[in-house]
Amino acid sequence: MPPAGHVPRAGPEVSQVAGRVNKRDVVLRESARLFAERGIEATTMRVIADACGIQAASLYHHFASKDELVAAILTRSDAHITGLYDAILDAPLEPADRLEAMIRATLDNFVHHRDAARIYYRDRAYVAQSPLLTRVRDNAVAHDELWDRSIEAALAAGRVSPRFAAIDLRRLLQELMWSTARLRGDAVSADDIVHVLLHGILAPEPGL
Amino acid sequence: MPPAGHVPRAGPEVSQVAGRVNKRDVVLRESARLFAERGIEATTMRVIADACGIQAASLYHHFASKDELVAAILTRSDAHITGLYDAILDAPLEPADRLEAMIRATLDNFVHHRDAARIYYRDRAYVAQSPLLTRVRDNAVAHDELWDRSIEAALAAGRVSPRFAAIDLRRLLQELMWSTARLRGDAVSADDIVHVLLHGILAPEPGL
DNA sequence: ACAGTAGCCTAACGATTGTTAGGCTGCTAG
DNA sequence: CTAGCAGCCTAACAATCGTTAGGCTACTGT
Repeated sequence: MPPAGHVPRAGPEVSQVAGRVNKRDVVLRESARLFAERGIEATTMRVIADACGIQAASLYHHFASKDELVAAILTRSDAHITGLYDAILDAPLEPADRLEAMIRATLDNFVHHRDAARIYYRDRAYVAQSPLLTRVRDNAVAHDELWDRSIEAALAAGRVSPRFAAIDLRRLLQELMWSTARLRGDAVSADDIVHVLLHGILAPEPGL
Repeated sequence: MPPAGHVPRAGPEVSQVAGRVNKRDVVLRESARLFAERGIEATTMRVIADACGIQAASLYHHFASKDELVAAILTRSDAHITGLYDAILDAPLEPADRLEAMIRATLDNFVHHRDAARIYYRDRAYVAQSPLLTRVRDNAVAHDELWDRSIEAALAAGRVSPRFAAIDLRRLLQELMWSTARLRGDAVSADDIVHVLLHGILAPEPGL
């Protein structure tokens, strides 16, 4: 039996310099999927390594710790959604249109960073206490403030049902939106979700 | 220093036979809260024991294992929601009314078993594989079928927007409903949630 | 009065956790 | 050709996990 030591690569692809299959990206993708599905603490480094076809110790050549791996996943997603929100902040939009644009931005983030969104949504207690996620948390606070202002403006303009208090509606809307990150992307379209949030599931009254 | 051995009870309450403070119920409540907040696997038996003011080993006088503790929490909640669904199944309701009744039953379960609902919603992978939860899983399948039939009936009656496929709408509705179990109970009323799901957040058009 | 037991304790078990140490291989820059 | 390093390996570490063993205490029913 040969001393093994190094498993030969399966395909003819060269190292990641050629840009073919960057193992770091594989680790990011597989771990994000597992974290989202089973939870951060329930997903061990060895399970992640198995999914990537390497040994647990080898993960530490790409990320210094499990926390840093989680942070890398969430920071990516945070940068994306922050960019979208910044664009909305600068755009001259009417209250209800701004609200819809923010909903669509949130849902768009699910398309590009679905697993990250699910992790953020699911393991909130972890996110709240990780020292590597202060930036993400600070941005989240800013996002919440933008949501609050936008909802208050839409309420003041009479475009949103007056039965809601602004802050309660923000939390309700966020929970409702974030929960849709758990759906398979091809099942329900963003348009459908926006429609439900704005108009509900019922058909327009026929007899009116 | 006294040999300690047994910490004297704080209050004058007698054992649980008198029904004052049943420690088993305390364990159920505290563990449910912790499981819901941090996840099942992230919540250790020692943390649960701390929250109950006892030692980790003492938990095993009330529950044979961590799995059984989880099962006890979820089985309670399952019995409640199953009873509600059974009543709806027997009631002669029009499609849209039945759908609303099912939404309200689900939300009512959140009031009585909020943490259990959050655990079921959050740790789906765990629920799917626990050998002690076959009964709960079987009931969930039956509930899904009731949902599917009710949605199909409401669709056929033209009471639900035809843009949705029945099964996709069921999954969407479930995610939306379940996500509201994460909200503090006093923030948004069940009526508000029902209103959003049925009619959305927008105010009725003023100029029509 | 006394046996039985519910309910808690301390101490420890083996398994698994995240992580580190140290070495081998094969690519790449000079 | 060769030095260096990226990338992976095996082996092992201390800490923590769920769980068990065994004993003490205080209440119960007879």
